[in-house]
Amino acid sequence: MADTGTGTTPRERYRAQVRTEIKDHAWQQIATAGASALSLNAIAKQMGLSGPALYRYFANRDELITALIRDAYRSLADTFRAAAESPGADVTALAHALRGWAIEDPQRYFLIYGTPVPGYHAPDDVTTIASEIMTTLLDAYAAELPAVGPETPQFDEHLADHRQWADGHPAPPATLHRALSFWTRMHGVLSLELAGHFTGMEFDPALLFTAELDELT
Amino acid sequence: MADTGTGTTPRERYRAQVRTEIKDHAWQQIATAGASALSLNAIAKQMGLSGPALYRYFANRDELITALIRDAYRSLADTFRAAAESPGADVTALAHALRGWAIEDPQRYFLIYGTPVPGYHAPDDVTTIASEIMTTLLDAYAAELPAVGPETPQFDEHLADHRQWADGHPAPPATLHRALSFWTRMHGVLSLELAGHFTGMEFDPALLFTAELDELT
DNA sequence: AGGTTTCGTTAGAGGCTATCACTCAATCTA
DNA sequence: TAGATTGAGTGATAGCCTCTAACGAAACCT
Repeated sequence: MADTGTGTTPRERYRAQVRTEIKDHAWQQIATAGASALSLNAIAKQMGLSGPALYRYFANRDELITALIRDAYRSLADTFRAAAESPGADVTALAHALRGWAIEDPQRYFLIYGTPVPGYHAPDDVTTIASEIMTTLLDAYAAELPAVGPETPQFDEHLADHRQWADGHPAPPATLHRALSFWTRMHGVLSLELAGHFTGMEFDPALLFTAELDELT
Repeated sequence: MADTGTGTTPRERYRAQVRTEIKDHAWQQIATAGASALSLNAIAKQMGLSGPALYRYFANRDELITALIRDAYRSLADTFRAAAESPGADVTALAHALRGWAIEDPQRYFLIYGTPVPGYHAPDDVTTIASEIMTTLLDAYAAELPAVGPETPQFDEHLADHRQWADGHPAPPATLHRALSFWTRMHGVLSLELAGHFTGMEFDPALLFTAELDELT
C-alpha cells in the first residue's frame, strides 16, 4: 500500500516494509476502535514483537498517527484525482468518489476531518496534499459550464480580495465560492452520516447527499 | 451550571454539587486538551482528592463523558430554543445562535458532532434532546413563508415516505428537506472552521457561513 | 446515642507510553 | 574474508492512566 520498494539497500527495504506493516495493523485498530484507542503496545504484540521495538520505526505515537494522516490525505488526493481524470468526469463524479472513499473507511475520513486535537499542527507536506485536493476540485469546476448558480455578491467580493489560498488558480471568485460550498456541503452530509447522526431517522443518506449535490449544480 | 439545588437531603445536595464541580474541571480539561486527554486522576488532583474518590460520583470515565455529552446537548437545545422564542426570530437567528454556541467552546461542539467512538451508543435521553433540537428547527421553518426553495422532487418524495423521525410534525416534505439541509450545511461550514481547515486560507469563515445561510433562504 | 449509610483513603492489579542499557545479527569496509 | 560498525530487538524500569477492593472515619437518620 506504500512505497515499500523505494529503498536501495536491503536494510532500507526491510525498514520500509516493517513500517507499512505497522501502519496496516494501526489502520485495522483504528477502523474497529477509533484512533484514540490506537496502542503501539497492542500492535507490537500482534506482530510478535516487544513493545519498545516499534520505537525504532516511529519516534512516538504521535508520529505514527501523523504518518497515518499523511497516508489518508494521499489516498484521498489520489482517488480524487483519479476520479477527475477519468473520461467524462464532472463535479458530481468527484462527489461520488469522495463519498465512496469516505464510506470505505469512516475512521480514515475522521482522521482528516474529525475532531481536532487542540495542540496538534499538521506538518507542511500534509497541507500541501490538502491544497492539491482543492486544486483538483477547482480544475473540475473551471472545466464546467460557466457558473449559473445563485448570486452571492457579498462573499464573492470578499473572495476576490482573499484568494491567496487558491494558489494562483485563474478561476473567478464565483468558482472559488462554488468549490468551497462543494467542500462544506459534502462534508456536512458525509460527516453527520458517518458519525451516525442519521441512524434513528429512516431516510436514505445517499439521497440526501445527491439532493445536496444537485442543488450545487 | 446544573441542577445543584434539586436534591432534598443535604447529602444529595452535596453529591450534586461535587458532581458539577467534577464536570466543570472536566470541561476545562476538554477545552484545552480535547476529550481524549480527559483524565479522572488529574481532575481528582485538581480538586485535592485522591484518584479513586471520583468513582463515588461517576462509575467510570465513559459515564462522565456521557454526562458531559448530555449537558452539551441540553445546552445546545436551550440556546436553540431561546433563540427561536426571542421576538422576531427567524431561521437565520437560529443559525447565528448555533454558530455562537459552537464558537464559544469548539470542543463542546465536537463532543456532539465530532469523531464518533465506534463502540459508543448514546443513551435514550440524549437522543430525545437531539430530536427536541430538530423539532425547534422544524417549527421555525414551518413558521416561515411557504418554502420557495429549489425543487428537489426526488428526495422530497422519499421523505414523504420516511418522515418517522419528524415525530408527527405536520410540516410538508419540502420543509423537512430544508431543515435537513440547514443542519448539514451549517454543520459543514462550522465543523471545518472549528477544526481549523480554513486557517491557512485567508477568507473570513463567518462570511462563508452567512453566504451558505443566504442560499438556504 | 447507636446503627447505618456514604465518603474518602491507601494499596494494588493491569494497561499504556516512552527511555535505557544491553545482546546479537546484519551490513559495510579494508 | 576478518574485523569494525551499524542497527534491530530485548528486558527492566519509570511514570502515567483506569478501575477494584478493603478499610477508617465522618455524616446522617431514628
